[in-house]
Amino acid sequence: MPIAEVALDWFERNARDLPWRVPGVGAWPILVSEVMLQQTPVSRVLPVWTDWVRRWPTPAHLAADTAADAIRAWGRLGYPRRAMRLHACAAAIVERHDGEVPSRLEQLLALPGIGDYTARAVAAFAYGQRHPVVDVNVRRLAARAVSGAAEPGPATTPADLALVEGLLPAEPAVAARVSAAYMELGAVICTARNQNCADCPLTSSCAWLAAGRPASTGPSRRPQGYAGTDRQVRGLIMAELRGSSEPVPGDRIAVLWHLPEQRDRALASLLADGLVTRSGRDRFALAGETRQDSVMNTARLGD
DNA sequence: GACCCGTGGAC
DNA sequence: TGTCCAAGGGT
Repeated sequence: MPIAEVALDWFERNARDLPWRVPGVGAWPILVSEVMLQQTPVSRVLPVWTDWVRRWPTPAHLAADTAADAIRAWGRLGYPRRAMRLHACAAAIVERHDGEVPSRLEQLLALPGIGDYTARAVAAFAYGQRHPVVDVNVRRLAARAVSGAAEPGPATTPADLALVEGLLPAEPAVAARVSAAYMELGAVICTARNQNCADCPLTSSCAWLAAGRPASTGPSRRPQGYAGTDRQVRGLIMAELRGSSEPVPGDRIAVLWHLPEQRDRALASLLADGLVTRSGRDRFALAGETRQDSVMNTARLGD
């Protein structure tokens, strides 16, 4: 039996009950879920996604509010640039596509914050198109079940896309469902830490299992690190600004970190990223918070 | 391709 | 406790 059929059968009986998978959910809520799920676990996305789609049920609703609203509602999901880009994405959809999430891959790819994975995911899951949807879960599953390697390569390659494309059935809507099944298997069964082969439906054909579950051969990727990095300092500053409805004076930011040079560098990078704006001489706020920002944004969008 | 970008939970 | 990891994207 083809791997697609086995995975789909397993998925129909074991899929997690996730709200963005409910039939009839629109392309916009699906797009929002995909962006939130970039590098962020499902359990943390669930409550934020629910708030977002209730508050901003369409791109036009989000575009009508400020980037600061989006960043604040993002809460502690992490990588707040995603919130800023999602806000810009909504504005771009309103401008370029009359408020409707586009369905073509190239149109999706041209939107802020939408890369190769997310474009394919939206085209497949929201519009039922036949595209290989290749995230790290799918690459890991393919590496093991098909290639017999313990771990996937460090980045998605054209070869990965071609390999997964060959694992999809012909019918587009079914192919999309199969992609969801592959992702689910990688997320729940064939994970990075564990290989729950006892619960895996693919054991009879798994190349890695057949080879005796050989250890990883490639170089181990270097650890991320966080404590003491600029990212931590940026996070502290963003948390302070999220928690304040008024612009925050510089001295309140100064006390957040003990190394002035690093603190200034973090603040400067937030300003450069457009996440933070300076208001007055020495006060700071989330970008889009102040009237001036709104005027600037309007001007920028208009040109 | 290398590097940067948050946050919290599991082990 | 520290390490690893989580549906990537942009530069």
